[in-house]
Amino acid sequence: MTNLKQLAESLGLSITTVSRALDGYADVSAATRERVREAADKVGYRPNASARRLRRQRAELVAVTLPSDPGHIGPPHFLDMLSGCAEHLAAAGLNLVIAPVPRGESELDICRRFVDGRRVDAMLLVRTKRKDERVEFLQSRGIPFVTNGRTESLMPHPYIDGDGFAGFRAATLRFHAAGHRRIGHIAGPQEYYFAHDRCRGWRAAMEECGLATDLCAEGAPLEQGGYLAALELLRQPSRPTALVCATDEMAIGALRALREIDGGNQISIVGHDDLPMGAFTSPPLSTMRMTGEHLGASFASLLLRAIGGEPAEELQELHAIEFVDRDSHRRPLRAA
Amino acid sequence: MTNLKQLAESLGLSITTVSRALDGYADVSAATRERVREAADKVGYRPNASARRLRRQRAELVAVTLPSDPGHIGPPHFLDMLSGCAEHLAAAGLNLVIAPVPRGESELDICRRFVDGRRVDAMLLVRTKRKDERVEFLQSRGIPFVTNGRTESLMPHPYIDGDGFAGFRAATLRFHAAGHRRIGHIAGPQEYYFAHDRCRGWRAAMEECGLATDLCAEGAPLEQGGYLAALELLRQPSRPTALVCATDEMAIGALRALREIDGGNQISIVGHDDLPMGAFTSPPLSTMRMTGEHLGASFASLLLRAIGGEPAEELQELHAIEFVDRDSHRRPLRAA
DNA sequence: AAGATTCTCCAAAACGTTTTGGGAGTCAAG
DNA sequence: CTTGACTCCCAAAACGTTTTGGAGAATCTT
Repeated sequence: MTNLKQLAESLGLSITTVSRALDGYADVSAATRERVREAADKVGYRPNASARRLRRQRAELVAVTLPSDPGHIGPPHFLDMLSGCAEHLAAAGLNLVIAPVPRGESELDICRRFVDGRRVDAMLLVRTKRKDERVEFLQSRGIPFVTNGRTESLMPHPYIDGDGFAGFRAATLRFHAAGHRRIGHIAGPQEYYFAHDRCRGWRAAMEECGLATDLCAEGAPLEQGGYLAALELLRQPSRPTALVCATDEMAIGALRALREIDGGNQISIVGHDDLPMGAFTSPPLSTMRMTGEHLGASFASLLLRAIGGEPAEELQELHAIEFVDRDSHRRPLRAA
Repeated sequence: MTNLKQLAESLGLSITTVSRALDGYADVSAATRERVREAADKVGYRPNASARRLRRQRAELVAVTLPSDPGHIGPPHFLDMLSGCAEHLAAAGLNLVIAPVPRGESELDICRRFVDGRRVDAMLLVRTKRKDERVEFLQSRGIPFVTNGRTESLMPHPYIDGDGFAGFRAATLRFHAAGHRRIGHIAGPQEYYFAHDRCRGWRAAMEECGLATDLCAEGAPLEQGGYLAALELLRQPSRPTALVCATDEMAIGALRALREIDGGNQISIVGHDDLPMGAFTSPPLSTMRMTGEHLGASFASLLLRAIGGEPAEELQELHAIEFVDRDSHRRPLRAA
């Protein structure tokens, strides 16, 4: 509605003075500052965002790329995380835009469009792959970014991740300590770092215990993928007595397979993500979760610090995984 | 990196000509146009978004407000819808920003900030309330917007909604036809239009059948809310034999209550939303879903048409609800 | 009383684009 | 040779801010 020029004219002041009064500079008298602020409040003046962005050479925007592959975006509560992140970014004057990748375009095209069009000050990448072309591109452009999940990139970059290796190793050892010997793993797509990391954790534990690592099936990180992978493992000549699943959604799919095959109370199972839904499955799903509160806020904080120029090495958070004890991991163990 | 001025200088042309060549105007010769395009491609020129926005007086942005109340954002697949919407908006040069409402601020504050700062060309509102202050504000400002869900606003506004009334009425009548007489409703918070609409549908069917409408319990639109509401209904002297639940998440919570109370195979149940998860519950959850493919694309289309100035009356989509037949609605009916 | 310092304020430039309103040429018709 | 139409191009204005580099007046110092 009103712009700086109109506001200045109505006050009999220059544009400069009004602008500086509103920004709280000391070189405008307290009296004038107050007068300007009152007038601005009264007419509901808000600086034009585009003009400010142009002048300041900042986009005041952060983009998060979303894979279009259905179900590959992330767990259902992922939006809550984004929401938390956006909220904290907003407190610093930045808005979060979501940038889905249309079919036929690569994630790289999207990054390029946002970066080269100076549409964003930073980017947030989710569901990193082990070798992630987005990371390589952003590093080459020197634009700040934070990833949700590590990569195998040689150059360090800011990230937040859970220690899936340790978590899945510990869960597997827990099953071993409970007497299980045939412990299966339902794995996510191995090109994703998180899926590979969790698989490695399971495998490491199995090898430490001197057990074979052949009870492993891979599927899409969704209920259906877990269902199919579980059926595959249950068809083996010697069935697993326990299952470690890459995600809760896969575990919930596996639960259905167990119900169909053996009534559902024979095989122990554990997932990862701590979906609220897990407390309501039958049996209630034991799971794992990344420690740390307010993940979204942490992402926002890292993004702001990355924009502020802090080196990547100081912007890496690896969170421990904690076990969530419900019931599904405690099925009675039958003699083999 | 490079801007129009540098590109123009390197070509020995004016800024004007380069700009118009890239935009495909007819008043620059085909030869020059081609030469300019090649040069632009070569240096990877992209117009500065902020400058264009300032000049064009368009933000090239659409914001969607997200309630901060946890779990009140929407169903888990909500992000998929947003992603689809963002994808189609992007094809028209618009980006979608998510605007969560921080604790202590009202949804109105957020709308005001975006609208008055000219940060957006349009807004997308979700989880409408029956009387929605955001709608009233945006109508008074005359800024284009589309809501996910109707409101009781007197002035028509663009929306996409499912016909919850008809869907829940039909589901209730289906139970009645199957012989049920004590049909309960697990309702969402009645200030939300969708929750009220679905409740009305249930109530209308009950009254048509001459049945009492006292078997109704309200809860938060999440598993826990459904769980508590179901417990409440099951404590009644004469229990319901069937439950119509406002959302799948509530229904999944209710399933747990049923398991705890009576082993879980006595009472029929139906939800709404068709969560993928529903195919994997025990028993598999019968549910309802809004008809129509690519909801996100529909939202994008309505937003673009609203920005284009089409009147609100032509931008209202009420979708029929279809029944999804799994198993949970078909529990054997015991004599009362 | 002169010079130095401080306090307020402001004109103008800049950010990078799009758009307006022509200005040279060329060509065909009169 | 003039006129008008057409083709291709461009200088300059505008979008609304922020920031630079002072200017003038008042106050303090000596």
